[in-house]
Amino acid sequence: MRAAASPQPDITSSPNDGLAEAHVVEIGLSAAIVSIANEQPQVLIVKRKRALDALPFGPFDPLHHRTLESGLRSWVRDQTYLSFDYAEQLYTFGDRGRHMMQAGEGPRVVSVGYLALTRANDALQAPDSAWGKWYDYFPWEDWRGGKPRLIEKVIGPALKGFVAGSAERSERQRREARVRLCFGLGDLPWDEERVLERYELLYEAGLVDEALHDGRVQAGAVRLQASLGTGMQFDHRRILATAIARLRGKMKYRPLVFDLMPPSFTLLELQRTVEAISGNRLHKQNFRRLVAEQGLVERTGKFARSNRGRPAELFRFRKEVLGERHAPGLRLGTRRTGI
Amino acid sequence: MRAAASPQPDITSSPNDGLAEAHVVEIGLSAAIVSIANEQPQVLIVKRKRALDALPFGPFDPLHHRTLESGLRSWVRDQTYLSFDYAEQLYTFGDRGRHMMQAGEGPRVVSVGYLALTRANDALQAPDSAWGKWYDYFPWEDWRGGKPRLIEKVIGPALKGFVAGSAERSERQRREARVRLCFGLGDLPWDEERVLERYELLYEAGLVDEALHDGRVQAGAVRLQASLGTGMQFDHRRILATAIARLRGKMKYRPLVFDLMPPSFTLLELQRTVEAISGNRLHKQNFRRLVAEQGLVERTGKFARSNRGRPAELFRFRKEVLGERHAPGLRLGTRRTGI
DNA sequence: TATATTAATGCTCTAATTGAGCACTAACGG
DNA sequence: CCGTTAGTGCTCAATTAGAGCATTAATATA
Repeated sequence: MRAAASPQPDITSSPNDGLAEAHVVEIGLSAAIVSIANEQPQVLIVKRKRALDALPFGPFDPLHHRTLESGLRSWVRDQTYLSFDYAEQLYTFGDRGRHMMQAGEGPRVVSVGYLALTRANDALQAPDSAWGKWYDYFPWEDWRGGKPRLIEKVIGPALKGFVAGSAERSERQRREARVRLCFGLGDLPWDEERVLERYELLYEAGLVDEALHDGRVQAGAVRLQASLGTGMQFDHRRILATAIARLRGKMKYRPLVFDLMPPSFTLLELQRTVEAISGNRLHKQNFRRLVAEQGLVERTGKFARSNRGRPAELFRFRKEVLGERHAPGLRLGTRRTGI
Repeated sequence: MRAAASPQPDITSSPNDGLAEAHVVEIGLSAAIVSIANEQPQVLIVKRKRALDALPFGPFDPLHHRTLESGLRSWVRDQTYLSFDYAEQLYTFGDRGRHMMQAGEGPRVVSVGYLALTRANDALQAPDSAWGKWYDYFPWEDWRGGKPRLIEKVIGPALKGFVAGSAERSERQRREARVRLCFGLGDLPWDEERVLERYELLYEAGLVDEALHDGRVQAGAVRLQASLGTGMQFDHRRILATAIARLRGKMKYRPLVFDLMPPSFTLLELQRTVEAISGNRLHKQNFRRLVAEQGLVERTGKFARSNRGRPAELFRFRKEVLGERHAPGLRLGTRRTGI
């Protein structure tokens, strides 16, 4: 009986026949493939008739692929005719009951989420796929036009109900603090990076579609006329939330944005892209001061053609910074207040 | 042939018999369980006779566990008699050829790495397990006594060889930049968070044991008398590097350290713990100013017993901060220079 | 009672960074 | 020359970060 108590059981050979069988799972790879068009961040969506929006996903084939990422790249290329320079693993979700994809039988599926960036904004080749706007799925995350009405009008009251919905006093306090922190309802500021926490809170409060599908709508939950944002299949909206959060955070200390930009771009376009991702407006002069100081870009000498108004100068990313600075990101500050 | 080109293949039902079989893998959960003793960060190690050090790991059992983390907690409890408050997923490694654990046959194993924190520094109950010091595995990461000699004496020259070992000029330049950035060899500062990048660089340069085991020692690699740091089994040192990097980074904006501290502690103990993790010394006055300003701790009114010298006051973590501030970490600055 | 020892404070000073604002120049189409 | 859009220059206050010097506090023990 030593094996059972041993801290290092051999998990490859099967000591008891049939035991290893029980541990077998499949790995699903899901990708949030992001690009920008018309100052809107968008994500590649798979639409099939009569089904909810889904992220592209496919199985990991251990026989043919050396790494998870190469597996991902391979089937994304095959299926969407899209390629991407940048890919990053987000998280591995293994929750049962979180509406994963088991169709009742077959092995359990564990899903590994990825974030990928591309600048291929042109017409999509693959059938059934389309670009979906981020903020259709997360309307409360776009503050570029000021604080979304939705928050005070719908989310606030509904979450008040969620807080009150608990019988225990201590649990109510915990929920209260969580709501304040997530949505900055009190004196607390809005933290653009808490995308996932906010989504999870709304999920637990039963305010997003997925919660209903998973049968997780509690007694205390307030029913809305319409649920919040467009729902997605499985746990794909959770993966997208993770992707947005990661991109918003990492952009500040790594030059990821440039994987979303065309080879040359104006500084204003760059600023608009950053704003689109972070979901808020920035102070123009300060933004340019920053970009200049950090030496992230260099002039091309060319100019954008303009219908009217002064043509803007075109810049390109200085790839050399990768070997120069330590955290070559666009460390942006808080939201812009005035002009 | 629509199914083959479809962006959303059904990965649960098996369209062609035997195909789903091919996708089957096992999931191994590995944990870097960290604690502090005598100002040394340490990690739980499984030692079996005639085998390399390993992190505790076990299989994920999809039939009995709802989430990956609950699976992890369950077998860690069973096997090591240890529990932990904090656990966080690090990364999912699926590389073939990276000395994973396939014993030649059986399904491929994909390993999910976790970071867990505990304050159980007392004698370990479980057989075969022991605390291993971080910096035995990563001697170049501990700068508390100044820049480790090892870097100039051994690593620098060896990496110079690695850079020169490439035939292509552009590749040499890329390696050069990478070495400078990782080890701060030029004017660049040492970035304590790049633990994983540094390990990966040494791995590619063939300077750590694991590279030999994986048969990855290239032509250009310089052979050392002794390889760098204590080796570990499988890819466990890579997981530990990821854990250290994550802890060093996250500590700055989340109050993780307190999961390593006893219920009450002196401010100096807290500082020493932070220093132990980040691997460098801090300016005492500034550290206390920071902790005070942030309201992370509160006095208990009690004092530590001292053999000689003034007894230090004992503090405890203020749990309330979790609901108050947005990033309640110990945002520390750079390395201390003077006293 | 003095002294070594260890812990904790008080205070200063500079340099850099941030957030915001006002006002102005530049280049183009018509 | 006017509207329009893009880009500059400069200021200003508030805050933070990094470092250092000097001093007080509380204990054990010689």
